[in-house]
Amino acid sequence: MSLLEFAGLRITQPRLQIARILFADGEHRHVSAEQVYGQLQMTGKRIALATVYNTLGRFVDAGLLHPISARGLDATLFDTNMAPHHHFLNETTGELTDIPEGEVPLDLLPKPGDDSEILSCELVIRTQAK
Amino acid sequence: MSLLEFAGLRITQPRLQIARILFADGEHRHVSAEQVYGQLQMTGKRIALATVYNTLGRFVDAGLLHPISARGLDATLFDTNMAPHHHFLNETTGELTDIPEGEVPLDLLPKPGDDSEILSCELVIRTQAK
DNA sequence: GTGTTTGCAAAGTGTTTGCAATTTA
DNA sequence: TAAATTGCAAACACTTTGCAAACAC
Repeated sequence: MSLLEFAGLRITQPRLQIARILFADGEHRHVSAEQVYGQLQMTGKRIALATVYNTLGRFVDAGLLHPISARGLDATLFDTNMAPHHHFLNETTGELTDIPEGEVPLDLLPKPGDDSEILSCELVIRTQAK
Repeated sequence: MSLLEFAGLRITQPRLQIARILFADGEHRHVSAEQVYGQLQMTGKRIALATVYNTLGRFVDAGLLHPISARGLDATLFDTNMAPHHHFLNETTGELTDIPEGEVPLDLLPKPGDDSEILSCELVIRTQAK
């Protein structure tokens, strides 16, 4: 069963091509829509940028990707690492790096009001070149 | 000595009006450029939206405001609370709430690579209505 | 066959910029 | 008066949308 089927997504060429770029080797990536689009073009795949955006959005809905946007990032990055984890954002280079789970001692989160519940928590540590 | 002088900013009408909206009562706020613009208009002050953006940007440079942008926020919010603190972001309402300093047990941050140093760290806890 | 997805271009949104006119110090 | 700031409109960059054609199942 393919990843796409598993995620409940119909198998189409654009989705296959994009999934191949994202999940080919099991490595975790942070990619923007533009980057994916660029890689598709380099390999001769003609897929509209709008389709890349839409496809990535559907991958997010389907739980295959995690969107990250933060001040200092020009565009939304899509993270293939779905495990809860946090990020370093290097302000000098714009580079986003995973912080392995467990390295952030965040075991006791404050409680929101009684009428709401915690969905997720995201820590971004901004760094700069020394 | 006025806040603007203190921040090393030349005193101009637009800056005074905007500072008045932001810092009038010493309360902390999260405001967007549009909101400030709206308040200016309500009180008959004719200041261009672009000027509001530019002015808020200069307030940030001068250390009077802290910009916050996160997925789920349509626009950048400017926080008058310059003390290190974190936020709840209610995904249902879009509302951003301060988490008082000390309520997040974040005393041991992971270290970035040797060639970079930590500038700041920002935690956003996403919540939703129960 | 039928409902979904794509491609494309166009619209949308938040934000920045260029430059002449104005204001500040 | 010299330098900084404003206003305005136009430019910008990222992202979404509308709709007809193509495709998956």
